[in-house]
Amino acid sequence: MRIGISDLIPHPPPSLSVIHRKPSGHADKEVMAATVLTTLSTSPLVLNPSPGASVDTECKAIWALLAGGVSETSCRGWKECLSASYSSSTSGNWSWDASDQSVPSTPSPPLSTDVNKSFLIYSQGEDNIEEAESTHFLFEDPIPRKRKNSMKVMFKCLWKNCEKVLSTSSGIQRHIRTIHLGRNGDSDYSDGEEDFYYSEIEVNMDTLTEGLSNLTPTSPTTIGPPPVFPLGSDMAQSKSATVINSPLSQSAPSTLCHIRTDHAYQGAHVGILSTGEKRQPVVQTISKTHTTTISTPKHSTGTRKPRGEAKKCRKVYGMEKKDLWCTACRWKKACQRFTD
DNA sequence: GTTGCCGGGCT
DNA sequence: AGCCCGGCAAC
Repeated sequence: MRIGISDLIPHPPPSLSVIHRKPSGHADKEVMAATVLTTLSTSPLVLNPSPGASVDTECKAIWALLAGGVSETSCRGWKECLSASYSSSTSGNWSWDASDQSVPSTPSPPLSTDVNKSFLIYSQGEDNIEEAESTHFLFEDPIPRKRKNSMKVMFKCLWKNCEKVLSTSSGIQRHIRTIHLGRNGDSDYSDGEEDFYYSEIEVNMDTLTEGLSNLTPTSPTTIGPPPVFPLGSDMAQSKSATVINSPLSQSAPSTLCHIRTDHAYQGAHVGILSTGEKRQPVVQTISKTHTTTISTPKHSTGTRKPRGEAKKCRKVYGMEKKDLWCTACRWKKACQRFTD
């Protein structure tokens, strides 16, 4: 059962270039806004991962600072400033899928305080931009605010066809636990199995945005049909009711595509067939490894004994004198006469 | 292509 | 168990 993207998005969203267009007369205010945001991004308020430093709170603070003088469009402009280098792709199909289903769809209260997710999470926002930006992109979407000019340790999901990169181990563990291992999304309990499915990587935050376009040669049109994935919806429903339930948060199509692919590959849910393979023409070293381990060759060459040095009945007597062969040779078994 | 023989089917 | 053969790997 496929659901086309058009089913979810009756009206095509405006292109990014359109969004980026700013009303005249707001330029100076936007500069001020950018300055404020820059200040915020390095301020202790933001760095402090306290629950109060939630995205919404900070967004409100920004709005307050702007004294209502900057329009929503301007805020969009600011967001694009942070992501300008990868805004060329409206679909946001990057091979190292940084989408974090848990965050935009269900910004669970405790984990959403991890402001370090900002950058990658925002790429998720871009991922869903088609359906998100037109109406409710601004107010309820987690917004990146910080960008550190340093190497940052990220956590990359190693699951096949899932190249999700999160900034926290807990996040990636939760991702693996809920998405790939099919465990309860509400529970933070971990038996450690997730550790096998992610690895730490260092990411240069300065060049990350540039690398995004290079890392993923995927077509912008390859956003798979928005899948209806029970796990994802369950997760969304199971989250805290205090979280603003934005329309954006209810959908994470690209991520779900990955999920389907993953499960199909893993064979854990064979019935769920993938629809998102075309998302990844990219390297799949991990998947190859997995496939190799799964396949069981008919003949294990390791057990087959090497051919003996001695000539056998067939070679000695030839096909003409087959009656002189030992029975084993006649039966195409291991020669009993000229053993090694 | 040839040779050795494993795996498996048939009786 | 005896017989036979497909098919694979080494040569």
